[in-house]
Amino acid sequence: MNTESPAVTAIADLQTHVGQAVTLRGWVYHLRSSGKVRFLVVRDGTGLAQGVLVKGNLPEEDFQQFDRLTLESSLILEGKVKAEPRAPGGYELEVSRLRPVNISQEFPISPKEHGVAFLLDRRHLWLRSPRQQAILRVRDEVCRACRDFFQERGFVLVDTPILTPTSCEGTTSLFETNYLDQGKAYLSQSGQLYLEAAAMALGRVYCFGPTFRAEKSKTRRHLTEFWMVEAEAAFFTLEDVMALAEDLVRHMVARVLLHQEPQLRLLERDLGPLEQVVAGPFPRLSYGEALERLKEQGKEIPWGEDLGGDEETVLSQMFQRPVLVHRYPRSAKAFYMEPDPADPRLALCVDLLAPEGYGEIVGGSQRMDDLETLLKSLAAHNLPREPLEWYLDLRRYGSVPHGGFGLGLERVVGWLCGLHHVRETIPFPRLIDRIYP
RNA sequence: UCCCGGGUAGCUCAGUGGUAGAGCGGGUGGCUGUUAACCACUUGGUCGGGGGUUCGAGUCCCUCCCCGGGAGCCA
Repeated sequence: MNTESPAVTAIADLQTHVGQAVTLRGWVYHLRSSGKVRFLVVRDGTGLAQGVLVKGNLPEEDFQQFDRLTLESSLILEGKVKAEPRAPGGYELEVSRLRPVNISQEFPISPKEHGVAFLLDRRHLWLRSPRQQAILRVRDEVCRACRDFFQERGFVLVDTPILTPTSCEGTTSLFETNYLDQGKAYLSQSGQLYLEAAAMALGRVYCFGPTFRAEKSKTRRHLTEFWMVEAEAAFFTLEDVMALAEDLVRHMVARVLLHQEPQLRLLERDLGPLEQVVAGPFPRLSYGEALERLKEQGKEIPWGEDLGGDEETVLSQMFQRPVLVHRYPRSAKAFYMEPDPADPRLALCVDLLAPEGYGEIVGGSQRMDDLETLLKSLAAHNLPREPLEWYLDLRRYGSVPHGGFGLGLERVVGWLCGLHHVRETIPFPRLIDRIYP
């Protein structure tokens, strides 16, 4: 009785099966009925395709199954592929069999407008929408571009711990947990210190993993759990750090433009600014020069103060490409940064600001390599020395100049996709007041 | 933590102290090429919770809760 089904095909591959019978498996994206001709748009994760049901072209029983279908019902379709400019996706299936797998209950998310809170409460369902799929594909591309980039340059992936005994930066932003009989442990807010140890072993290393910050930051650029790529290399100067960060960012943008242009178009991303990023070198400004530029724009910042989001936005909008701002005052930066020999008030550090108002996506520096200088810095920052003895060891046993940077994955993806908020760039965002679903 | 703006049907929202509304969605019927289809009918309510003012409160006042936007801090 059973006739054999044609080969299962992904919607993205339909173009190579025109004129052939195929089987599609997916979910109902849209339904329309016009009497004896019925249309359904199916999605399968690779794209959208339209199915056409004409009474008489398929078993009456299958034709009637159409009336049971609801949005997001899962189903298996068989039919002949036809190129059809009128159809969403450009290809159409003349349906010869229709078998529902599961009739969906009323799906809460429609193609109409929804509020942010409503969608975030249903993030597990929201992921099915074309925009969210496009963003996740861009994220995937950025991750792969990053791994390829470091591998090609001889960097070794070193996974740093997520449970840590101490903090790297302020203790106010730490997630705390109990660690068996050992007392408190904290979720990692940076792999940097461990990466420095690994750089003394392997020369060039990087890590890529989740990072946790319990900051009560409620902005479009903050998550409490985000992914960070960190690189560290022995014998690297600030110049080397800046060049590497610039190359990485350019490489990521180029890869996304090369492989994910359809996603960017779906997201209605203006490609012009991204093409600019790939086209040439990034401008560089010292902190002092940045203050002058800001003053010209009517934003006067007292020397010594860090640049806020507003200032970053103004600066980044002055250039068509990402801008590297280097040599901030040490007072505004972390304890481990090497002082500038030309002006010891300054740190050999750099922030990379994305254009179009997206702000900081990379922060890096040359690290202190001298034991005495580092000890003085710890004292100046009121940091306890004992839990960092292992870190100080790196300065006791063959210390060398070294440096590195961290790049925030979600901020990069948000920028590349042209999004207003990073919460859409990670599958299940963790925000200050939200840990569901 | 602070400063703004919100909370009314499943969703997005309107609602001037005096009968609780629209569009979309859902349901029923119609339509042989639809494109967020269309047409007709229909179904939807603890107006965030509590208290107060008033003849009368979705509307005014107090309070609590929740959500959004921004600031500080950071990737």
